[in-house]
Amino acid sequence: MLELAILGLLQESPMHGYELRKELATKLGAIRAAISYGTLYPTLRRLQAAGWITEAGESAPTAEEVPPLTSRRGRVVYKITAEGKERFAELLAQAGPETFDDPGFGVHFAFFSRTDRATRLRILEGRRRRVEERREGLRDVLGRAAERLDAYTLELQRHGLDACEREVRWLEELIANERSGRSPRTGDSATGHPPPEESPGRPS
Amino acid sequence: MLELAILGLLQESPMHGYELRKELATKLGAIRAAISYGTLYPTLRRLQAAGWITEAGESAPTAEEVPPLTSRRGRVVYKITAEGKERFAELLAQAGPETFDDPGFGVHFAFFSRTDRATRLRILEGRRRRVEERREGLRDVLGRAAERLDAYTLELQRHGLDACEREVRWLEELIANERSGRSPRTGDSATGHPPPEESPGRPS
DNA sequence: GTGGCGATGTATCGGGACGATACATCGGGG
DNA sequence: CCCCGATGTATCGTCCCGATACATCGCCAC
Repeated sequence: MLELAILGLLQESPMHGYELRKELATKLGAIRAAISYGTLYPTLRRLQAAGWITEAGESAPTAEEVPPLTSRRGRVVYKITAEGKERFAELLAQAGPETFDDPGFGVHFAFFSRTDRATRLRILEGRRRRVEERREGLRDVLGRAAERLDAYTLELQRHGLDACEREVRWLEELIANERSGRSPRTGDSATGHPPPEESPGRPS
Repeated sequence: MLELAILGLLQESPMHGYELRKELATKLGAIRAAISYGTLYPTLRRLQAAGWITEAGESAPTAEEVPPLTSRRGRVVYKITAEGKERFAELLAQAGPETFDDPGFGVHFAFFSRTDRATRLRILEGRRRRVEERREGLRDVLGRAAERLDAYTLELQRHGLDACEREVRWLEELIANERSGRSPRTGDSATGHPPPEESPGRPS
């Protein structure tokens, strides 16, 4: 999940842990608050062990000149490897998880500018299916088990149902935009665009 | 987190694991999909070890008549203990977690009919504060770092921001209702209610 | 000038929750 | 008669989290 995110960010430029966490927070701010160090550092080690990333000694190029008494622990800069790029592409291509709550969809979406249109559509439709399923489940409960539940629980279900309906509409709009070859966020604030651009900006 | 949920459900009536999972799914359907058995059974054992719940042998009252060759493993019914009820009240009273993503708020909210008004207000306002913080963070990113991000990432942030604004409004409404002593979900769909009822239904 | 303090930076630990998997019973339909 | 889906309990490896510890650096107040 954040294996994908780390690989994606390191694809743009080499970084050290602290920096990575900050970039992660702005890139995925809509998905999760901020990645914990208790997650980040073990994951970095795991990725390094798998060969997807390597340490790129940046500061202090002459290692011996550092006074050994203080056991100076400088920043560790990581960069992605060729195998890491392959792995990233592989993770990008495969569909998100089957569960609703999993933030995997959001991470995938955040890297959509690096994904081909067919995969984008597949992932968007998969997400829509899962949200629709949850929506139906909530409607069932509100319809059939309403009298067994108290006012607060019902209110919670209504709010959840509302969020589901809203997300489905959002996804519908995105899917429609994909199908007609537009970038996201075209078609509301201005309704008479000529075909604006092909596939949103490729950075790096 | 689901320690609270399990205690709350067993407070209503004794249940076995499978049943508990189903009830959990309808009660918390708006929060999380369905609790995993890999979570449920260890948690039940943990609660039992702590003394909050006990096994209540329900079916097969004469244990010896069961053929021992098949090592019959019947359903295990759990019931809450007196200490468990105390623990439940303690968990109910303390505010939810400080992080935004944590589903703890939803679980608390689902048991609001067992919480006094002061605690309800405290928890609702705490949640509002955290959602507002996240909202501000997203606004900052959309304002300051917009040009560094691609179209899809920006769209994700906008959707997240929208969800935050919507939840804040929802919370405002709930808080206003609490302050004026109404149940939730009064004040839209019908605007001329006489003071309907005091504190929503106490089940069980 | 020095002393604290917040930002930067790396790291570990225990625990909670997950999906996958295994296995057993039971009722009903092909 | 047999298989299949619902019911039911349970474990395992893995991911991710919050709390915590510790070290360095620049800056501002006293």
